[in-house]
Amino acid sequence: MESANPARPARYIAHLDMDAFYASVELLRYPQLRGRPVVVGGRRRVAYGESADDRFATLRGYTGRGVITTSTYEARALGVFSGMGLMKAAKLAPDAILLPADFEAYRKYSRLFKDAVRAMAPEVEDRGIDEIYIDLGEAVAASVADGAPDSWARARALALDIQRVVREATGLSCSIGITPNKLLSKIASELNKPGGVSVIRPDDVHSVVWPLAVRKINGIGPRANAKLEKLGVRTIGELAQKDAAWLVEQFGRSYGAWMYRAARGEDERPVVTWSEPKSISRETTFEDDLHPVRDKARLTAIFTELCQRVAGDLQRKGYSGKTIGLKIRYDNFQTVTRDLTIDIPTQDAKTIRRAAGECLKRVPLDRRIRLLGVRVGTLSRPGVVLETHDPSLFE
DNA sequence: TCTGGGGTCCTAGGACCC
DNA sequence: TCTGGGGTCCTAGGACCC
Repeated sequence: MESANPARPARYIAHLDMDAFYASVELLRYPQLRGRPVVVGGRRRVAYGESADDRFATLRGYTGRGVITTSTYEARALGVFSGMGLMKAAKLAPDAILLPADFEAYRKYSRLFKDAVRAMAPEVEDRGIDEIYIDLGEAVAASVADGAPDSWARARALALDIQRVVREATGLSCSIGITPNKLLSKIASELNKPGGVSVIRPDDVHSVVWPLAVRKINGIGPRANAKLEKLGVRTIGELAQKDAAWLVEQFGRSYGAWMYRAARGEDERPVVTWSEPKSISRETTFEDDLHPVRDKARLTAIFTELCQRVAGDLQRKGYSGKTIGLKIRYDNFQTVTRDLTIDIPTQDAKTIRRAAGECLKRVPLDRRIRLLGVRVGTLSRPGVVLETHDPSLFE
């Protein structure tokens, strides 16, 4: 499968995924837990079962809300994965060690591994705390002098170098996929976890990618997967057999057309090294559902605190926003949102609180509430004069 | 055994303006 | 009094991702 446009140079895009990131950071701190099933999740220390060695809590007898954010490979072998409720996980793996999340530590190691990679290859796109894309085009071109016969072999050698510098900087392992684009690299990095490097050359798409489940495509989630399954489409290869018009009929103009291209491994998105944030939010799920009338005082206090925390985030990061949003999840998990656009962008807690309070008046309060959230969008940087395109100003 | 918290992007309808 | 089409903003919800 050669590039459709011969004028476009070949691309070498890497996707780097840290292995069981949060859990691996915890194992640096508690090396005695290596080899044992460990999960990270839940909230601040609450009373649950102590382990036999009396040092670490186990999942046994865990009650309360919360999900697993990361599990070690030993825990995954017991059927315990990220996103799973902790109470369910406790049934499957009662003796697994449960550690509370320490985001400050994870952010620190995130910075360490990203800085180490950037020192080698500066074209890095952030995809969250434990993932990046890297455009290796320059680095591959620069190593031509090495005299390596095949550019993909050079790319693979670069991936091994990146794994080494990440390990030296953090003590952690990662998996890397290298292909001509982000879509395929994201798939590739998962093929040899943990600690692997996988290369998919353009000609390998049929043999390597098509046998995989459609769910492996980043962008096909649980809903689209279920619908595809009902339509008799299980693998990416089967998806590639469907014609574009049919997919558009089933999934809409934009999504259907995207699926058609994704199944063929086509993706021209560039590696984007920086982008402005679109919104900043804070939300919290209560330990027990709160009643809008009986628990009004507590709800009000939490509501105000969320506004203060969002305002603090805005101020720290240097943004103001003019769309103030409220999010409520009821005890039946139904979620509603309301928002209100104000005239002047703000980063002030009281202003946010007032606007969010207006939003609150527009939501039904006839059920218990499970989650409350506050969001500020349509961000700008205060003090930065925005360019105007109003032609009347120049006539 | 119900499902965290922080995000992005897309769709769709209505208001409003030209 | 009625009828257009296009563009942009606002709002609500939902899919998806890490």
